[in-house]
Amino acid sequence: MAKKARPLSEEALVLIARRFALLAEPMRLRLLHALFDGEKPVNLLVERTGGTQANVSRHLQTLTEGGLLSRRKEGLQVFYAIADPSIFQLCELVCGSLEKEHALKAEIFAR
Amino acid sequence: MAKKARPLSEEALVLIARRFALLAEPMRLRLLHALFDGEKPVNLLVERTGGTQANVSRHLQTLTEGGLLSRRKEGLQVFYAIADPSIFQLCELVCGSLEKEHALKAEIFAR
DNA sequence: CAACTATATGAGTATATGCGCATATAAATT
DNA sequence: AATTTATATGCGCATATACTCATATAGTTG
Repeated sequence: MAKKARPLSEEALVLIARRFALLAEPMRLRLLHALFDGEKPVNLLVERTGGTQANVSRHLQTLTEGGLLSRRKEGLQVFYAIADPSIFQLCELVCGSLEKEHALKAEIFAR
Repeated sequence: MAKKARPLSEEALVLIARRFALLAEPMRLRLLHALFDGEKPVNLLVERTGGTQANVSRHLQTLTEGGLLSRRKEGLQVFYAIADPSIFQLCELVCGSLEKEHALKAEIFAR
């Protein structure tokens, strides 16, 4: 179980923290989730997530600057898509871990 | 590449966001990193991370309440250890993704 | 019990950030 | 050029949280 901890510079830690911070907002997770099956324009994302246009736009910008999304302009619309496929595995890992944790708690209460 | 997006409840999203938020602080990442090779007492973690005792204690509490660490008391000392092994894979994924991204940027500037 | 050590916590402050409102910008259509 | 549509952004407010300092708590040792 024990791993060799490769040394991590302070800058690397900050970058890693930033990446995690991107994923630490429910609205951004909703947006990523909505993009799981392919690129979509902003107006559709607004509709799907139920957020305001301004807020959705801001979060999309945040995710794009953070390297998680790509941006493609086509006429009046802007299409966003997931640029970093590691997101899929990341979310699966966390979901799996939380499910296990939750199942464990449920079991405790069940007896 | 496209995945079926299983529906995610609002509560699940909040839980996932909370989990990511735990990892969104450099000091907490430093603590987790210091615990990669096994459990350690608080005083050692204070020394290793260079943080104040109060701050380290607070972050350890946060990580423990979030289900990432376990706590064991032995005399005056309290030993913390990583309770959720998915952390290892999580960090590897993010590090790998960031390395790729960084390498790509470096390449662009290199030509 | 008193003194000491390791850890936790209450209070206060500073900073970051998410949100809404209004407005700006950009591109298409007439 | 004027209007309309889609998206982005400046600004202000409210809230969350990381940090420090001081102190409390728990356990050990004399």
